[in-house]
Amino acid sequence: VPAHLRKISESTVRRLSLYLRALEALAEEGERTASSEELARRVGTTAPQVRKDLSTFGSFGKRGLGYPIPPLVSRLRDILGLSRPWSVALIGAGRIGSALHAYPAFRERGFRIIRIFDDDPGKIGERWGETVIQDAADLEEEARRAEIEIAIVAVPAEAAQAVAERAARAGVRAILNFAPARLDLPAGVVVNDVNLAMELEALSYALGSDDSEGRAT
Amino acid sequence: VPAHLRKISESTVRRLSLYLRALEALAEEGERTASSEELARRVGTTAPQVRKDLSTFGSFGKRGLGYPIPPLVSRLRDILGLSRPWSVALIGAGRIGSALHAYPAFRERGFRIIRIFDDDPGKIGERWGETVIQDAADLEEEARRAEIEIAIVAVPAEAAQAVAERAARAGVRAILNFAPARLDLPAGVVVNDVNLAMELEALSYALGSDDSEGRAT
DNA sequence: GATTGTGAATTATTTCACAGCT
DNA sequence: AGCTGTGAAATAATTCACAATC
Repeated sequence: VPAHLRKISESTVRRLSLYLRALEALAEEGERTASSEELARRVGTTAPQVRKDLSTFGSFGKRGLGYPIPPLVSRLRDILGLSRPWSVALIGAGRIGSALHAYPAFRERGFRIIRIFDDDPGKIGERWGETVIQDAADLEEEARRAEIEIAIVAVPAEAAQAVAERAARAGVRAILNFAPARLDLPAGVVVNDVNLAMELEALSYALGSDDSEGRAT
Repeated sequence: VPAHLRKISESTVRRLSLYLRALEALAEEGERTASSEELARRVGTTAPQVRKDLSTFGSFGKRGLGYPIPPLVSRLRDILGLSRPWSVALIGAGRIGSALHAYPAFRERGFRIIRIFDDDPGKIGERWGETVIQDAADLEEEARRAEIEIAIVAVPAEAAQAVAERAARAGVRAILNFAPARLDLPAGVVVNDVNLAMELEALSYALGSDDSEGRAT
């Protein structure tokens, strides 16, 4: 098996995303090269971890010098699927939807929110930037027509399964789910859950149990 | 070492949070008891995983019957530190801040956002629910006075490190960080990063590399 | 008969250590 | 001299299998 075709684990992929951000920042600062040590520091991991991660898809570094930033950035973009834009629909035009729609990092990375759906008659027809909020009843037809590839689900938990199913029927192949609900979808549809309450609970757990010892993280 | 005092891993804690949500839903549906099988199905894991997780802090199930919901719910709340309210400050009153402030699951779980800070003079003084937005310049003093325990950082990346440091100096012991920046803080301050761009990139990675094979997740 | 609790086996991930380039 | 690439070792997480219990 050629080294650069080995399976990349979930956690490695997440770190690649962090490396990419760090490398872009370094490039901005005028650096041409970055060591695994420097990357590790910026991303909060260890140097061997960085080298292992980067070596899973080929050898890019120059020994004695470090990693040349521009080619590594473009390789990471390729691997992460960022070398072409994605057509994204936002389902749910509430507060979370609004925050996501305005989130600069999305468009910078090529995630183009070209459709917005909601079922609130008071919101349908409203314009957000370039996009007009459409009736969620038309989701399936409209998402198919617009060739939406990724849907962001930002609706209440009760509505999430239904809208996700309709997105899937419209050909959507990946869903970023902010609803605190498990989505049950046909194989082939990738789901990534973001559970904000869980993130806070991880903190209250850490605070609650640190009476005994002084460790962080 | 007594079984219920073993270290609980990061990923187990995150699953506990999911079990809790699932159990609350089951209780709502009138169930008194839940099997590891049922919990696994609702949370998207396996039955042995559920049993392993739940057994790390004592034996709660009844063999042949499953887990009695009410005591398990209250035990999970205890472990996750949800049996008492937490004083939370929101730093950054932009769109993400606004979404988080209105997020029902936070208050339901006892995370009380009792201070809001921003540095935009146009926003300072504005009232959000019970809370008035305060000048971020007063963060340190005000957070200390209000005995804030957890801070939610929802400011641009450039400002994140500075506000986090001030929060830490004010006695804040945990930070939920939405800024795409690494926070470097004194040991003892727990940081949990939520990186929304990374979550989308995990999806574009999955879509990009699935040409070859039909696996999901 | 159903379902938990858990040691043992397996699999995955991280860390180490050092040979090999530049 | 400095820093990568990577097998090997160590650690962690998950899955299995089945005795124990209700």
